Amino acid sequence: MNNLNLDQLRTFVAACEKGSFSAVAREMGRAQSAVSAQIQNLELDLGLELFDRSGKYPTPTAAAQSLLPLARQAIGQLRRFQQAADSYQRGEEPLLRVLFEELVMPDKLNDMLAAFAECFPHTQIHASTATDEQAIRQIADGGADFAFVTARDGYPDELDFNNLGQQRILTLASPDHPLAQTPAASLNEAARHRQIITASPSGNRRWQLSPQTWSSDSLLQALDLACKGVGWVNAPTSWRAIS
Amino acid sequence: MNNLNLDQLRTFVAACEKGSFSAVAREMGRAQSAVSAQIQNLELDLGLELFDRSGKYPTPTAAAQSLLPLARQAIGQLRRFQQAADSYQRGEEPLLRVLFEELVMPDKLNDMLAAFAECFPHTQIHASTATDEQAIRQIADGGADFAFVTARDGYPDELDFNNLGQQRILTLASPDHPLAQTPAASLNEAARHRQIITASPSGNRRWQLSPQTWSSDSLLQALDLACKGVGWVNAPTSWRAIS
DNA sequence: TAAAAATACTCCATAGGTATTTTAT
DNA sequence: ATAAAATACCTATGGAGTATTTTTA
Repeated sequence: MNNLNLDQLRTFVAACEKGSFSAVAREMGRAQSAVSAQIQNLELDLGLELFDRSGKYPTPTAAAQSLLPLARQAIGQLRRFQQAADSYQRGEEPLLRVLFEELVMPDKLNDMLAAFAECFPHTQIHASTATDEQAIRQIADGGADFAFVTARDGYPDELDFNNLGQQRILTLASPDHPLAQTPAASLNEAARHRQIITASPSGNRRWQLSPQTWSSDSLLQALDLACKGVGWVNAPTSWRAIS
Repeated sequence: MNNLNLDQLRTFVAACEKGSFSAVAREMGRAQSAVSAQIQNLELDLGLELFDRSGKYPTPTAAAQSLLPLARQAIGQLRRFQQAADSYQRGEEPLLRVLFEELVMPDKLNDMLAAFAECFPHTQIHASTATDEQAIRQIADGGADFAFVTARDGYPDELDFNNLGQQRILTLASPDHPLAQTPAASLNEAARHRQIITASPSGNRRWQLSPQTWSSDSLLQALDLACKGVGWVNAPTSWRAIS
């Protein structure tokens, strides 16, 4: 039949993930034979063997494994299409839900939002801060539309991501802080002093350099603490003026 | 039925583009009623009116217009999925067809390809130069997998694009050239001298500053011409050593 | 009046379900 | 022996076609 559809792709991805057609059938609330047939049809359509059935459990072939990320991406795109349609259908006023890590390009982000406001004056914006994990989760489950986060090694296939540029991070400490006394302080030296991390306590520690850390999810508070000599902070260049 | 499929999306996009269900039917080699029904089904599925039928020709509603780019993106993603499956099915050895504009990040591109070779030692690479229009066309029709081009204002929705960074462009001229004699030559002054453009003669003139231009599709030739004092050239910083 | 869209109606392919068989652990 | 996948078979649905009607320019 050679007409790809969303269900087929979802079944395929689920089968790769679960490694069992029966389990997929239970999860999706359909008969086992339906899943089996759907996969067989997909294999026929593509002219490829996607699963090795020699064992008790079907195992994805090399072809299936290399197709898997593409399938995930296609599903993500189809879901975005459907979500947009749904929100239109519900008559929602145009709304862009934006998440951002507090460290990330505050100047650039706001420039972009300002430019966006010019182009789409009737679209509301809800912006909130989030850690990158929260952001990615919320995008994945439809709770947000965009997120601005620091680059990481990989993103879920279902999501679209885009590199917007680099930003310079400054390491700041109060003038009274021992680091500020050192003529050319290195990051190694900084690691021997208390670091104030801008992240929730439970968040990951990507930015942790020093063994002794305080953390705050508010960059402003973190900067204030640094001013008071509690420790040093990493902050994007654009906040220099404030601190 | 609420199960999006490729045909449906293609019909929708074609209908938006052609503005006529009959025309779409002719183009796709099916009956007019089939197209009509397919659109009606899509409208039912989404719970949205996609076309205004009050006139002789159906015109896309606001909802349809805002959904259109998302549909195009989904189609692009599904096509990439299918192309990958096809090439697997044909038993082709893994091959990445890369296009690049000669001006674009030669150092970075080669670094990336080198890193890629480490990760995928069995994947062949075919690299060729192309103008950005050629590149985009070839990606769109499946003749290439990736292209490295200078940023432009917009890309077709079907394509995925990603910002890889900025590169510094140097304006170069031979030491004998009048521009080189000027202490602080501006681009305005450069515009009064012959420019050697790195592009095919028929290509667009995005980089044209001066009314008098020569063009070459080979950056090396262009640089050599500049050395001989024919004019000045724009070249990425990384080629400085060679020139 | 010409061309386009909608509608009515028919047909058939197919997706999904139930029940059963085969197979691997 | 158990659980999973494949198979056989049935049914309902929906997609596509033909023919016809309505509508607009």
